[in-house]
Amino acid sequence: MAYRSTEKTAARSRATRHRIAAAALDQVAEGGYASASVQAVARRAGVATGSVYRHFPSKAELFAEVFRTASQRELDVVSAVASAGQAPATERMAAGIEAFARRALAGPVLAYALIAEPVDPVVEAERLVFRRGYRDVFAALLDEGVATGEIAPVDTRTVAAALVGALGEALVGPLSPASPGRQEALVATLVQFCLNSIHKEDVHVRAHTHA
Amino acid sequence: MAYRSTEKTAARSRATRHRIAAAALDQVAEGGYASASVQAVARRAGVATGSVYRHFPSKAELFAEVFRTASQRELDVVSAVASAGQAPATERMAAGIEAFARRALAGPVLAYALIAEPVDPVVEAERLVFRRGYRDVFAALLDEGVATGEIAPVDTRTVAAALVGALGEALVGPLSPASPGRQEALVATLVQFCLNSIHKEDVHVRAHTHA
DNA sequence: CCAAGCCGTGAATCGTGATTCACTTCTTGG
DNA sequence: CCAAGAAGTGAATCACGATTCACGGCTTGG
Repeated sequence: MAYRSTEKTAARSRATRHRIAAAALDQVAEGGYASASVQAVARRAGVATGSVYRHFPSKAELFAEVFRTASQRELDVVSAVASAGQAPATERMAAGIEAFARRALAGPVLAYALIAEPVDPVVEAERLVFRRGYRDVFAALLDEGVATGEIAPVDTRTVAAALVGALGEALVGPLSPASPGRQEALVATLVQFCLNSIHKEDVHVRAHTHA
Repeated sequence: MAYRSTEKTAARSRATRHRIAAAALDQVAEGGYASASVQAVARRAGVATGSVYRHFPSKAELFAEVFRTASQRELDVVSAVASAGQAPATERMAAGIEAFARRALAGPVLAYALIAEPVDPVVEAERLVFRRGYRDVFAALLDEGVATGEIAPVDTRTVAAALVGALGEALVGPLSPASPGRQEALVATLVQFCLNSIHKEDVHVRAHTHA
């Protein structure tokens, strides 16, 4: 025999793989998924297009992993903020929402890609997992708030989903790179919106029309 | 000379054009945009693929028109419901939201396509117009409510956008074909959620963390 | 230094679905 | 009925980007 993979080669291989993934993330953060062709990623990583396939079975798998990692990082932050301290659920909710909003505004192109940009179905599936993750974090807080009587009983799953949708739309929909001052106002508006929506006492309305 | 287009031929042409557009809408309503290849549309309309191009310059233009028409119909309904009667803005808001939700649940595949499915950029642009349309309808109601003191002053544009996002996510996100009974509950939850979010008195929270 | 065989390369290939176009069929006014 | 030309046809073409692969070049253990 002659060649056997050793720790050194494995490390090199891991490093290259990591470089490719990092390049893919950079590309998405800079120009969105639409700009992230395999060639563009390879160029950015300093390898040939074919080399991408030495480390990932397909473009879909590469980006599934990239999205998974990036989304996990975001979710971890929100999750950590939302479960830190002894404050009432409502307050931790506000903190989580604020963290979500600030991070989205800090990297709008990446946020758009992670939340709303059209992507390959395989990547979309990955995205869904994390969307559910956010929903579940919020739903857990809502359950807690309902249990302690902080907020009125509701279908927490649905409300949490609505909150995720509201944040996503308001943050990545306009895509307007609002000035820092405006961003503060936007964050404040959204936090207030979300808190209102889970108010303790339900708002009453006299009648519903049926369409 | 010999041939001159006449009223009869023009009518026939218009009819075919309409048939193609209708087939395209049917296809989207049945299998989503992803299923709507030009060939599939042509087959459904009973014409050859090439004929589609006699009536529309491109697939993108065809679907831009289809989306425009379908979205306008939806927007008109919500808009009409929201501006009918003398009820306070809040109540008309509830009625509009309810109409939106019911219609989305009645045609989930079409709703998904109109709201969230990945589509061609040209079609996406059309979709954005109507998304703004919904936002503006809600924003106008909010402005009215703020003016009459029904609700607390807010950035109505942003709040309206958040409402649109919340409804979209909660209605087309799960895609779960909830049983009719569940649908009623879902509609009720969403209406309540939206009304809460625009409550007259803001909910207070003691502190914000800064991420 | 050598043979074995992994690693990297990037031009060629492939798959998919929109778009074209040479041809046929239909309408029209004379 | 005829010539002019519009409308309809659908197989062939094209565009585009992912994926492959035959070819060096490098590493490794002996």
